[in-house]
Amino acid sequence: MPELPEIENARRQIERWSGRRKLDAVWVLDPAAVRRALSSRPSDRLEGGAERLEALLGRRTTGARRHGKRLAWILGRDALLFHFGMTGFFTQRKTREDPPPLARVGFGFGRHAIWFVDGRRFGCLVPIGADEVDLALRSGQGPDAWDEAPGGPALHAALGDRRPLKVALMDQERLAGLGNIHTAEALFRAGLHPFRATGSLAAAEWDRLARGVREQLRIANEDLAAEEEVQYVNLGGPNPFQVYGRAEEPCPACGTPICAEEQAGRTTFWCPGCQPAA
DNA sequence: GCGCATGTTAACTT
DNA sequence: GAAGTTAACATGCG
Repeated sequence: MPELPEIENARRQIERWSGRRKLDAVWVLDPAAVRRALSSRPSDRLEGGAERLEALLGRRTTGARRHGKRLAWILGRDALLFHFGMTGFFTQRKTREDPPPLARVGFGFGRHAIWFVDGRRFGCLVPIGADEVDLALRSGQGPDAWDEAPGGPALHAALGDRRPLKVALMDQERLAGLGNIHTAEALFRAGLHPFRATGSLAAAEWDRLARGVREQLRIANEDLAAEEEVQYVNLGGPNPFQVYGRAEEPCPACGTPICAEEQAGRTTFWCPGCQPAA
C-alpha cells in the first residue's frame, strides 16, 4: 500500500537488509521495470537497463532516502530511484535465486536477496547518479508531508483556495506523500468533509487538518514499524483503517454509517456525522 | 466472468 | 486559461 508511510517503511527495510554490504548479483526478471524516468508506463522502459544495473555490481550500499512517495537507494556514486506505483514493495529472501511471485528485479548480497515485487507493473526503478538524488527526489514535489509537515497556515498556502480538500491533499506537487487511503483517514481525524472547498476552511480548521495529517502519518508509521513484513489491505488480514474500505459500516467514533462516493476517479470514504459537509 | 484496486497522467469537459 | 473528471496504463484478487 505504497503511500508515504509504506515507502518510509520500505526505506528502513532496505537499509536494514542491505546494511553497508556489497551488491554481488542483480536479476532483471522484468526489463520494463527499469525505466528512463519515473513513470507508471512500462513502455517508458530504459533500453539496456539490465546492463546499467549490472554496472552496479561491487558497489556498497550507503543508505536510502525518501521524499513523498519517491525513494532513492544509494550505492556509492550511483543510485536507484524507485516508485512503487499501486502494488510495489520490497521483500527479502534468505537464499538466492528464489524469487517471490511477481518479482521484477532482484539484488543479491551474499546468501541473501532483496526483491522488488510489483504485480500491477505501475512501479519502476530508474538508475541515476548519486549526485542527482536530491533533484530527482524533489523535482515537481511539494514539501514532504512527514519530514516537512506544514502547519495550518503553510498547508493553506500550499493547497490553495479552490479545489476540493481531498483532491488538493493528494496533489503531489502541493504536498508530497499522501494517497487515497491516508488522505481519507487524515480527513476523518480532522473532522473535515472531503468535498469541502479548500477556500471554505477557517484558520482553526486548517490547524485541525495539519494535525490530522501528522497524526495519521505518525500512527501509520508506528504500525508499520511494528510489523516485520508489510501487510497489504487486499492481501488478507483485518482492515486497519477507520473509514477507508468501510462503506456502510458504523463510524468507530459516532456509529453513523460510513459514506463512500467517487471523487476525481477515486473512492472517497467519510463519516457524515464526524465530517459535516459545511 | 465481473468489478475493483494503494498511482500517475494525457485527454477531455466544463 | 483554469479546474475538474475520465480513461488509460497492466495486472491481480475477491
